[in-house]
Amino acid sequence: MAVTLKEVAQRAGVSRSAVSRTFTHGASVSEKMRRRVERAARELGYSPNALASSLTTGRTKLIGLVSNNFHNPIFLEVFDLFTRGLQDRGLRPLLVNLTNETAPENSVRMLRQYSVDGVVVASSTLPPGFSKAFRDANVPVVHSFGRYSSAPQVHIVSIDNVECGRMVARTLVARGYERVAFLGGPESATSTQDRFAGFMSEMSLHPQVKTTHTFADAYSFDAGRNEMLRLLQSEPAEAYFCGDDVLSIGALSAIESSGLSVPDDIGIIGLNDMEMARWENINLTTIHQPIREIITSSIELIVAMLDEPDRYPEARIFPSSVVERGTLRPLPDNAPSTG
Amino acid sequence: MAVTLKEVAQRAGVSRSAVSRTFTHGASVSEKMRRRVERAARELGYSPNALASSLTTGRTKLIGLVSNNFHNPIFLEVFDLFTRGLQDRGLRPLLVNLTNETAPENSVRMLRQYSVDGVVVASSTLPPGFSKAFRDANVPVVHSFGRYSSAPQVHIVSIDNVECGRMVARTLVARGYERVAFLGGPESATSTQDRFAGFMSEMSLHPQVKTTHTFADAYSFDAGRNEMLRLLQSEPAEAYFCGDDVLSIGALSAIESSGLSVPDDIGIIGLNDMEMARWENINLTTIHQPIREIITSSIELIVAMLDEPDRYPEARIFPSSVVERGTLRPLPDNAPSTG
DNA sequence: CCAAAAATTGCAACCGGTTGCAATTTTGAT
DNA sequence: ATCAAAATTGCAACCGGTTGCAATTTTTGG
Repeated sequence: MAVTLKEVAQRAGVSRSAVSRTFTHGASVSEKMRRRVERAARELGYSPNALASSLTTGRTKLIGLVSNNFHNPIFLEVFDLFTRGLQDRGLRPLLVNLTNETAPENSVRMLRQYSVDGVVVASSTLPPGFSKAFRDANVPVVHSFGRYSSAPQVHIVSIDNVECGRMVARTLVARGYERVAFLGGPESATSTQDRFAGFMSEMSLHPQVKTTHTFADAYSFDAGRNEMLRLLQSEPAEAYFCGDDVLSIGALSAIESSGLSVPDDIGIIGLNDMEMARWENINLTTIHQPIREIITSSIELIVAMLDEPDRYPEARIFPSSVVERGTLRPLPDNAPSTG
Repeated sequence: MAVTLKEVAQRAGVSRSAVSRTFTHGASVSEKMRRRVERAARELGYSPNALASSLTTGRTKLIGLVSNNFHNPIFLEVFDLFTRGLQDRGLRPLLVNLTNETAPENSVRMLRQYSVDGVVVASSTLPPGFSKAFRDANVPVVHSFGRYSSAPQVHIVSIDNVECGRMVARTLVARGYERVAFLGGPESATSTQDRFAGFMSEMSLHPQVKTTHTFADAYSFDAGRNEMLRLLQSEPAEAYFCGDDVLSIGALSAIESSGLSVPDDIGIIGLNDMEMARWENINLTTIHQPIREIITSSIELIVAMLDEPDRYPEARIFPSSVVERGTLRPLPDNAPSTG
């Protein structure tokens, strides 16, 4: 169906190698030959078959983009940035949706069958073993938004979720809250575990502040709303650290429909700083996660691994910061406001 | 690096064809041979190279998933459904982000180089010529969420945006609004054009109702909010048909921060019925677009085209319907409520 | 038990490219 | 003009599979 190299060679009256070489960067071809071949190619509408060439070169320029997070709006931005970043470098994202998938082997096998040059795992709700499965299969892998580890087995590009938890704790304490709570995402997510651990460890330095915790089923609006509705039935805390912005928005909705007001009755702080957090009618105080930087760095890393597959695994951790908006009470007068 | 068919053949002491056949569905192999080969394959950890086989079979099972819509949260759901639907049928989505891309040829060339079996174009903001470029290049294409046409040049799976516009017009008239307006998305989007045309044509049957219109820069929260803020400075209409839910939410935010209330002072109706529209603190009256059905049908269609590439182009149009929530005044007493 | 039909297997060519090597041509310095 | 070095080109083998065909083996039916 499609025009092949052979036909171009015939038309131009040259060998197949000559045609191949004009389309291979850095190969030895004279100007005259190049023009001749290019003309024939143009006339025939030829463009080389990337898959056939991958057979000998061993490079497909295919990158597996693996995620199980197709419900948190922040991941639309993640996919946007990843796909554009990869495309800009001539790489092609093969998207793998891991939702409901428990066996990493299947995805690993599939991606190997397609000879992907590398894999980016973008999710915080997958166990670290998942990305390791790719490494074990000897395919270069970067785990973006994964769990920080001081002895990483695969490349990690992420934030320090433990530190985020601490940061929130300090923020709430500084504002004088005396009963605070953690409203986390699914307890199985490493991000939830780490944020929780950091939060609790910092709060333990302030024993006068009563600290409680609870977990929602998912990082979703409904989960946040339902959990908060439940909490409002007994004695709620003064401020909640929600494990994620979507959870926060669900919680806000529950509070408002109970006739209470934010931040006067209850304070909320989220995590992610998704686009929506800026929206006037949400205006969520939250922790900014530097998505753009994480993704840029992840792409640089996977590109580097193409040339150096056995590169020693590293963890790249980007700093997060509090974004003051309207869902926490302001700092008391004796402290300088950061808003 | 990876184990090849040849090595398996050697280990099993059989011909390469025998190995190939045990991994090819429907090929002729005896039970004995199969077991022998499978054992060797297992011991070596072999799995066939999908790209190499595509060379002879002419099938890659790769499907280009092309979109330029990476900012509207509804598209996260679209990607989720598409990727899972394709995976379930053994197809692999090669994601192409067309944001800022004006020349279709580039994407067409790229996807042909990777020998995709078909292409799904998922967007309402691309000109019809874009999907036609794939057809012209002889690659099976389905345009999901594209413009309805009675003489389609490519397969379309979509809603009837003109009819949606009419439906909204009837809805607003039935509720007794006397000054209504269309607050559209980008004027260049065919979906905007069609919704606008339908809305205006139906409104022209009710000359006593004052009808105006305006367009936002994008299908985004900020665009909707800014446009509505501008509108509020002169005399606003009683009800707005926003071209999309995200625009609606932006408009809602503008109205609320101006101290006006919805639906008492101003009514809003959106289009899409995205997940967020259901959220308690948004509770948007909107037109439901049957995304799930559109995607299922698109996948069925592209699968059918794999066997029948020259299938005659058809348009599959799914019905939309009004979802009553809280942003329009109720129907007057003399009409039955649908809410 | 035998012949004919059906099933199985291997050979070798092919899919659409790439690349090492040797032959040929061009270049450049004398 | 001469010759060595450098650049260009084609041949042929190869990448990892598939498949038509013919040879061989097994099955079936009488």
